[in-house]
Amino acid sequence: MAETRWLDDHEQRAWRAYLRMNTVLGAALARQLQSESMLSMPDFEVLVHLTDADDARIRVSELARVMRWEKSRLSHHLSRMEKRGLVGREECASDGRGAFIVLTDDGRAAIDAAAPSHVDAVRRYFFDAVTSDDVKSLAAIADRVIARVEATDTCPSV
Amino acid sequence: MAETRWLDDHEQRAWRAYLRMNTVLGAALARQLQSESMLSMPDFEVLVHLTDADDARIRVSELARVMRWEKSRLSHHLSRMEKRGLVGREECASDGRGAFIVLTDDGRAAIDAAAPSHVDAVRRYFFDAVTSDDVKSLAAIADRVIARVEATDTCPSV
DNA sequence: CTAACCTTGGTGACGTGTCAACTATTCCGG
DNA sequence: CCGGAATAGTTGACACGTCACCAAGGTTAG
Repeated sequence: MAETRWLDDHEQRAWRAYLRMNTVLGAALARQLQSESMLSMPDFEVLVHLTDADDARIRVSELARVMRWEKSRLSHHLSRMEKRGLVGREECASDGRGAFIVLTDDGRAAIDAAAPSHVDAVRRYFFDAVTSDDVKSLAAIADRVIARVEATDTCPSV
Repeated sequence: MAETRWLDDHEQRAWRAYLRMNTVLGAALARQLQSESMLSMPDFEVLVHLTDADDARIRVSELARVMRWEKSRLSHHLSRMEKRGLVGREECASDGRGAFIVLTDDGRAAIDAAAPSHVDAVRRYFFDAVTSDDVKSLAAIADRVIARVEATDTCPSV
């Protein structure tokens, strides 16, 4: 690794601002969701994907695939959500190894109650603070960075 | 909460891209740091701030303040780092409650070894993927979002 | 001086995330 | 049909973060 190219002042400042935005924005959204709906952000994501599924039921592996979560992480998280009554597990008739995750009535109620105020918070904290050109820029930046990371990093197919 | 203003397609796409960039970029940088230096990102942050401090020693509360970490989080993390020999704890003569955190030789060696390749990874994964205008845009976006969140959210002084 | 209060820092419990190892089932070549 | 490989999903150990609480030392009003 010859001659590290350190970050210049502009880069340093941008990088720190980006990291800090992640921190404070994530924390603010998590707090809002938690306090109004008793859901964490991961809970919310799982419920969203479950709502999207036909008949509000989905195989664990399929859920892991669309969420891009490790199966282990998903399994742990589903266990916790099941304990709280947000989702249920059902056996799969056609594959003895498989399991379906189903949205319970409580889970449905939770996501219905949480979604509007969560979107509102995203708008208040993020979209209301930036211009529509900013939104375009950010999408472009994110797309390029994602492509770069996924091209360079291992596991290109996940 | 009257009439939720849902995200339109552009916003939806930008928001998802932003979230995904956070995920993959954070994961890639964490993996790189871990595999080359046996340090986590939080480890790295702590060591950076410790290196910045006069005499590589700093009071716990001061460290928490500059890092904007909860004292509890910092205390837990320092315990783990101390167990690995990266930092040490010393009593404070002038305040019986206080404690100094000191950078050990191992800690110094770890950060010295980690920093160049970490910066390199930030460059490869992020700065090489975007233009210098993008960097300006992102800094501006982040500054505005941070200001917005901190103005709206509780705990303005943290 | 001393009682109320504040500050410093740590602890335990619990939710979350990753890794490696495991069980049970299905698939597939012979 | 059988035995090994692949797949589905779970589990346990451990790192990380937050919350609520606590212990011990300082600070200050009376």
